[in-house]
Amino acid sequence: MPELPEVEVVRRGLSRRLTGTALDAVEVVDPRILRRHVAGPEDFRARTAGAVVTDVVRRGKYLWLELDSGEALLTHLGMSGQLLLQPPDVPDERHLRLRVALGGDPGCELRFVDQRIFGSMAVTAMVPAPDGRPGGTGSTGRPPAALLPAPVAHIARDPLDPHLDEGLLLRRLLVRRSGVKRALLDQALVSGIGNIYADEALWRAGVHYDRSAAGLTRPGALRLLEAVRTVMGEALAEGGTSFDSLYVNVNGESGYFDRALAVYGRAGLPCRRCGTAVRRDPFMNRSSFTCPRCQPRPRPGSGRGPRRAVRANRASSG
DNA sequence: AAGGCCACCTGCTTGC
DNA sequence: TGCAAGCAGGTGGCCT
Repeated sequence: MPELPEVEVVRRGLSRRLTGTALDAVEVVDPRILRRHVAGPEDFRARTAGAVVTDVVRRGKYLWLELDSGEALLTHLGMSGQLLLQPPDVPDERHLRLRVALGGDPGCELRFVDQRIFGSMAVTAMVPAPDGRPGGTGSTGRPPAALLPAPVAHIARDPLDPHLDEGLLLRRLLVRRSGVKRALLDQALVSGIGNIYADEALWRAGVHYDRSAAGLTRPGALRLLEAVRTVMGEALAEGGTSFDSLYVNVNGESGYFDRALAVYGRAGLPCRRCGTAVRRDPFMNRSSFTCPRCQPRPRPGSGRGPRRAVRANRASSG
């Protein structure tokens, strides 16, 4: 469910309250939420008990609490995960999976609520970031350590990360022969983009999802990356996208960006630019939404000519 | 390398 | 009214 803007809203909410706070008793309501903590719930409790949160950091859709033990409490929200800060006397949510009491504050606890349980929590070791730069987006004012939770080591930087190497990303994107949306969704190429913002950015850039990434021009790819940044920045300013109660911030409040969506979830409704009916296509076991006029489908075999020749020359000479 | 398909889960909506 | 199928913000594995 949540993509980068939604996770960043959650990160900011947690950071305000948790930085400098010790974690206290953990109640594992449903152990399936810890399936990625392979050592089991007892070990999870032991590693979190008494640990002080030194920063709350995000890369793409991954979020972690840096702990003074040197480990990280890593979270992914999956499709339906929520992290809530609640007074303990609020009744348990229907899909409450895990509860963490906070040291020195009987008035607030951290709850992980997740309907579908695609989300998870784990305590993990920190490893050096492959590029040696700060691992993600934090809040302390000083840069986060140049470290990453081990399971995040393969995740690329996201479009809002000041340490993103844009030249490198464009070079890698422009040699991909896969469809451009498939590339945008590849978290090892660029992270944080999911089905909503991929479709919205492609619409803004006037690019069909099935165009070959390698068929883009460099300025075209740059425009697409700028469209991703713009749509994510606007969504962040609106508190994220919620079209139902499954996405909320740490206080349980919805974001408003769904009102600004141009194509996502709008099959049959008029394109906000030209009025043509928005089209829904099956894509990777889910859906893609496009304006057929603003984002014409590529002709079969188009968009790979000159670059394919360049690649072939390179391949034959090295 | 790239793409197709599936699994992991629950719950809501749609169609017969 | 019931029941089945389809759909949902993600990730990752296995197979071609």
